[in-house]
Amino acid sequence: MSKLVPKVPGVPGATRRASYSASTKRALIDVAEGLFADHGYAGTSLDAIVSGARVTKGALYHHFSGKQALFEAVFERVEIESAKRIQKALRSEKDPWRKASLGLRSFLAVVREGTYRRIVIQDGPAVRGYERYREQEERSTFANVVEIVRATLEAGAWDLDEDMLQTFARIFFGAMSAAGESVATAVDPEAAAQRVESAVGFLLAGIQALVDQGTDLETVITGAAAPGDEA
Amino acid sequence: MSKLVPKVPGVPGATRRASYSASTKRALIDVAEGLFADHGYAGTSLDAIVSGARVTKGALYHHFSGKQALFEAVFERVEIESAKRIQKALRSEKDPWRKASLGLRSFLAVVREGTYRRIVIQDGPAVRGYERYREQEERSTFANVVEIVRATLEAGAWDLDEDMLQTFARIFFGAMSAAGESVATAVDPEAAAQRVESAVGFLLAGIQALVDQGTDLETVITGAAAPGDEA
DNA sequence: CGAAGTACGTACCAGCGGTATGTCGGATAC
DNA sequence: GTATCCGACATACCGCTGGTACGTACTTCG
Repeated sequence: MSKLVPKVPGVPGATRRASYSASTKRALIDVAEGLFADHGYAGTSLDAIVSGARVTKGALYHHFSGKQALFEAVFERVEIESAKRIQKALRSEKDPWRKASLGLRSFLAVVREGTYRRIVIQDGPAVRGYERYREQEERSTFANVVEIVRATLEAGAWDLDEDMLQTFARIFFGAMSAAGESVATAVDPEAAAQRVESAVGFLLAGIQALVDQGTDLETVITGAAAPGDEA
Repeated sequence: MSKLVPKVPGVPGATRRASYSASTKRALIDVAEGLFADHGYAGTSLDAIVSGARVTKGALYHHFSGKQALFEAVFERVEIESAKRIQKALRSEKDPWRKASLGLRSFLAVVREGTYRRIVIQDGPAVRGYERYREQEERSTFANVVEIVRATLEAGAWDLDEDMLQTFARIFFGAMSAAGESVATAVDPEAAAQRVESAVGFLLAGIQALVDQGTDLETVITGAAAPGDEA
């Protein structure tokens, strides 16, 4: 692959066709992301997408196997992009507890923008199955949470098994998602975000308190989990 | 059955027509609930519903304004029914901490049955808006969580404002929903449920520890929420 | 230059949610 | 009893949507 015309200036190693192809594919994803974010999956027609991208359904079905496949491409990109943003913010902190707090704040910022909320949190589980939804989350945003939880809990010199760590991460992730939606739809998002940070911070402080006083997991694993235990 | 009078035996004050009407309406909701739970909202056609209920679309559109309205009726019933079950289980306990644990267990039991999971958690937010979703949750399942959180935190002799309490409840509710889904789809649901109970129990124990040592909210509301605070 | 294949455009279809209209039987007034 | 009315459906139909089959022009390669 070389010579004469096929090369494109900016993109080495790519032919014109490949470049054009990539361009239209990207245009489709771009337009779809906007429409999905604004009107939801069901509220967005393929006609609207292809018209927005100034192509036809033939082009769409050449690049994607269908509407759902296009949504998955959009979903994946939004997910990865958001995870990157959060991860980037996390690098500035080293202390695990502060890192957790910072991660929460970054997440709330991402969620408040709407695209992630609508595409990933709201439509994601319904359009894909929960399994596929989870599968993707597992290696992006959720992975960040796992990392933070691991660092935080290991700071307490604990060694809990992987399943338990995943459970903690799931719980925190769910809490953050729900909190994110409530923050985004609150009348005063700033104040709501502040409250969420306080509440989560309080939970973390509680864990830290247990760590400090040397309580370990087995103590509360009785099942009843009643700290004021009588019997 | 009996006479040629309009009255129906079991239902005093109701005419035959009203009785028949209520019956078909209920049949529609029943069938729709099953199909929505099995194949999701988008995967269920009105033809399948009316065929299952042995009526026609005319009947459906006589009772409901459309597919979404029918879904909302199903959603509401599932929601209320589930909330009732949980609330019933809660009556047996008085101690707020044990009540919290018991509530969690009941919730996990409900979620594992699938109908609530699919209709309320998965399709609910996508089909209705988040606003409408929240609106309904606000006065059923979520209300239970609020009540428990209130009782639990008040047991610590705190007086946190209503907004903060709602925030805590949101966080716990989100955590429970996510945990519920992960439990339901786990390879070993029993073990997964156990882990969730342990993890949540641990968080509760953390709160209790803070309460015991007299820490109040303001102490951690600094924003950083870093218990090992240095600066 | 010609063969081949990619990257689309065009035309079309089945199924879906939704609507307009017809119809029949129970309820009601006399 | 019977005339009338109206609620509770059934039937037929429509526009739109996702999806498919097929045609075609432009590139790329030999």
